[in-house]
Amino acid sequence: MVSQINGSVVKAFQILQLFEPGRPELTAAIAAEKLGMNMVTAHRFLRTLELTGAVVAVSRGAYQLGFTLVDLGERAANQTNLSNVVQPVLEDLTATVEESSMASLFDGEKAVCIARAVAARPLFVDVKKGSRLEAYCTAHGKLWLAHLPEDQLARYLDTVELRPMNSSRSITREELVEELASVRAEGLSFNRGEREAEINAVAVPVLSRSGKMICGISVFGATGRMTDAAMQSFIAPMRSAAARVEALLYGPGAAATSSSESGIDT
Amino acid sequence: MVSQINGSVVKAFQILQLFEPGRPELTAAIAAEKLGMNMVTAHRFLRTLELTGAVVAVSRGAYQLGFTLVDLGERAANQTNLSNVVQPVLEDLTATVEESSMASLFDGEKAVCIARAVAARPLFVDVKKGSRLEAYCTAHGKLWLAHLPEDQLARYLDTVELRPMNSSRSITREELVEELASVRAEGLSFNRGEREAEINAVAVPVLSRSGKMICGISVFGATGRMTDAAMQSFIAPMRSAAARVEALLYGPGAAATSSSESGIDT
DNA sequence: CACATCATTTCTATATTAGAAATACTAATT
DNA sequence: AATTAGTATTTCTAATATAGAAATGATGTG
Repeated sequence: MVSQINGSVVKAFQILQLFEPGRPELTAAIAAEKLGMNMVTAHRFLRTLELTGAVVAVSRGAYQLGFTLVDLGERAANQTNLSNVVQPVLEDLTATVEESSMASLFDGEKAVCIARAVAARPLFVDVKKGSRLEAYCTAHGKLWLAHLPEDQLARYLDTVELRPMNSSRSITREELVEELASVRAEGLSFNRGEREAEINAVAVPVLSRSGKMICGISVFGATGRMTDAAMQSFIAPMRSAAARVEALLYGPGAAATSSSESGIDT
Repeated sequence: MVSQINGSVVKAFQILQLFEPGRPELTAAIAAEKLGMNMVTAHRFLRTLELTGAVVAVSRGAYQLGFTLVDLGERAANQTNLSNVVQPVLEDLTATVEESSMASLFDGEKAVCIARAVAARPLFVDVKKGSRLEAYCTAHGKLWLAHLPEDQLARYLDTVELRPMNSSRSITREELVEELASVRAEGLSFNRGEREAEINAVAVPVLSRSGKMICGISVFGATGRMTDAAMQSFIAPMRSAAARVEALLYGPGAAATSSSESGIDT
């Protein structure tokens, strides 16, 4: 045995994971059924979780996720230095594809660079940690826009001015919306000289277990080398880089929330 | 005994609570010392929490909060219908002070009304659920601005135009900043006819365990009745309303994160 | 290089938990 | 309004899972 695992704690988290979108409330009966445990046991777990503040009773026997988890989640988000997590992954990625790479967050308007790895080949791009990239004309930006809730996207489109960043022709709102649909569908976005004439880029998202976009990862370089074929060939290593970041954030044992029967027994 | 409490789960959450601001990483030794448990036990809890994804190992024996908690926190935040939680509290508050009350969130620019209770006395204010109130000239807005991180406040002040909403004279940026400092210090803000000439308001924040502002609660009414003395007398019931909301969000047992020795020792 | 510190494993006694059965609520149906 | 059905909740007890002592392994320091 590697290390004695505390079954109660595991079960407690299994119960918390039952609060999926679409099931805001949980009762002992449902938890017991879903996890194959006795209802008495499920009830006791819910009571214990209530004591810790992880769930809150909303009516007799019905529980909701509690704000203690919101607090913990925020602490986790703040303490996780995403830059540091992503940095080594970017370096490996750049070593593999032999082009520069970077990672981004979104500030509501632009994509913000949080880490980057420069390829051996010199490149004249001024992007560094903290740089804010126009959203509508960058691979990162389009990825973020594609993952935005409808209303927020509409608000963005209402306020942004889609002017061409270089000599290339400007994009219309309709064209952008259409492109974002396919970006969302494929989980992949491109930038073909839209921000800087001589720079192409591909970007993929790092996703949370629930499908929310955590950060973007891109590979970019001179248009001469970053042909469509080259970019296509980068996709696989980029996806695995994204998967590595996800693993670093969530830990090893945390398999996807498959729910249904159970998973761990004894 | 009310209900058998699962000690392991309680301990697991005690460990998670040890990740306070300033302590991003935790080791078995520290957890054991802080909670008065055996190091072996602490180690096993950390391993179990790692399995659930609640913490992630960053180096031998050192753990950080994991992204599973970020996900859970988001679910908790989304599933908690703050409006419904606050509504009954507002109604009680309004019944007590005999003036209208409302609760707000902040969308980055304005205070958004999420619930309200109208007093028996008729009032000609057009605020309803969803209404967005200018921040710099309302009690709610100023409360939110006062709780904003410095950089975000600076950005707000750079973009907003501080024009008077009615015949009253306009406020300067300096005056506003000064007022916000005292709002923050007192956890209390006023609006004396700044948005609508004949309406005064007082607002207090609902805070998270870690001090983050969750929502604002205000009482407002015609200037004739809402004298300074009256508003002062409303503060106590407003504070207790805020405390009630906090209790509803966090549950009963979740005492403030006092840390130090322990708390539960069966 | 040896020591000290801390992480990790092994082993076992015992405290804790899981479940059966009984009891208390609550709500739906007639 | 009364009966019933379906859950929630409590009580009690056996057996399991956990806590801790001691041993071992890793890591970094004087």
